[in-house]
Amino acid sequence: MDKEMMKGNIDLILLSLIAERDLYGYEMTKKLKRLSDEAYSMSEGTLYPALKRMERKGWVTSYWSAPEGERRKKYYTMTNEGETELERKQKDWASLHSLLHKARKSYDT
Amino acid sequence: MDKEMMKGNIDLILLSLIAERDLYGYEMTKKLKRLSDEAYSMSEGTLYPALKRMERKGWVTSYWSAPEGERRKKYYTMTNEGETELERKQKDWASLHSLLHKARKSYDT
DNA sequence: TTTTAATACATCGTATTACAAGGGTTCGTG
DNA sequence: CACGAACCCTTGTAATACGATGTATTAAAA
Repeated sequence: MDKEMMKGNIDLILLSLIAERDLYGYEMTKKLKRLSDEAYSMSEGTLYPALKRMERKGWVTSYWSAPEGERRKKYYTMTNEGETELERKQKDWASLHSLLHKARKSYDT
Repeated sequence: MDKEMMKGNIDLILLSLIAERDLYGYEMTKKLKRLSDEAYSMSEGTLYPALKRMERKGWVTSYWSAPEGERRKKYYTMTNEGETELERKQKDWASLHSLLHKARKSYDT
C-alpha cells in the first residue's frame, strides 16, 4: 500500500483503532504495520501531530500511564464527539465508495 | 457527503470518471454532483488545478473541441500511464478498506 | 432589448496536511 | 557499558483543497 493512499484518511484510521480500545502512540504504529501486512508504516512525524490535532478537536483525550516498573505511556481514548466524528467519517467513506462505483460503471451520462 | 472526505481522493475520482469516457471539466462537476445525489460539489478551484496536475504527471491528455455553433470545451482523455495509476489507486483503496475493516474488528491485539 | 443565469475555463492566496529529519529519554540485553 | 528498541515530540517543507475572483460566451427571461 502506497503511503499516498493514507492522505486524508489518517484521522479515520486512528479513530477506528482507538475506538476498539485505548492505545498509546507507538503501539498504533506497530499495530498498523501488522494489520497492513507490513505494507504501511505511519511515521511518528505523522502520528503525533495527528493525535494532538484530534485531541484539540475533542475527538480523543489522553492520559499517562506509568505502572510500577513500566515506562510511561500516553494512552488515547475516545470521546463521545470522537465517536460521532467516526460515524460521520464512516458514512462519508461509504458515500465515496458508492460514488466511485457509479463513476466506474458510467451510471449515467 | 462532506467535502473533507474527498481530500486525498480527488485524483482517484477524476481518473475514474475519465476512464469511462472523455469528459470536459465543467461536465465533471455536474456529473459528480448528480452521481452523489447533489451531496458533493467539486469547486472549480479544486478541479482545474487537479486536471493540470494530472496532465503534468502524464495521466491524462487534453484536446479542445469546438464544433460548429458550439462553444469550445477542453476534453480530457486517459493515457496508459493514467490507467496504470488508476489501477494502483484502486488497489490502494482496497487495501485501505481492508485495513479499516481489521481495525474496527480488533483483528489482533 | 436589456438583464440575468448558466456554461465554461482559469488563477491566486490561504489553511491544512503528511512526512522526513531530527532531538530526547528510558529500558533491556549482550 | 554500549547499543538498540521502545517511547515521545517538534520543525521545516512540499503538496493539496478550496474559497474568492476574473473573464467570455450563450440561452433564457423580463
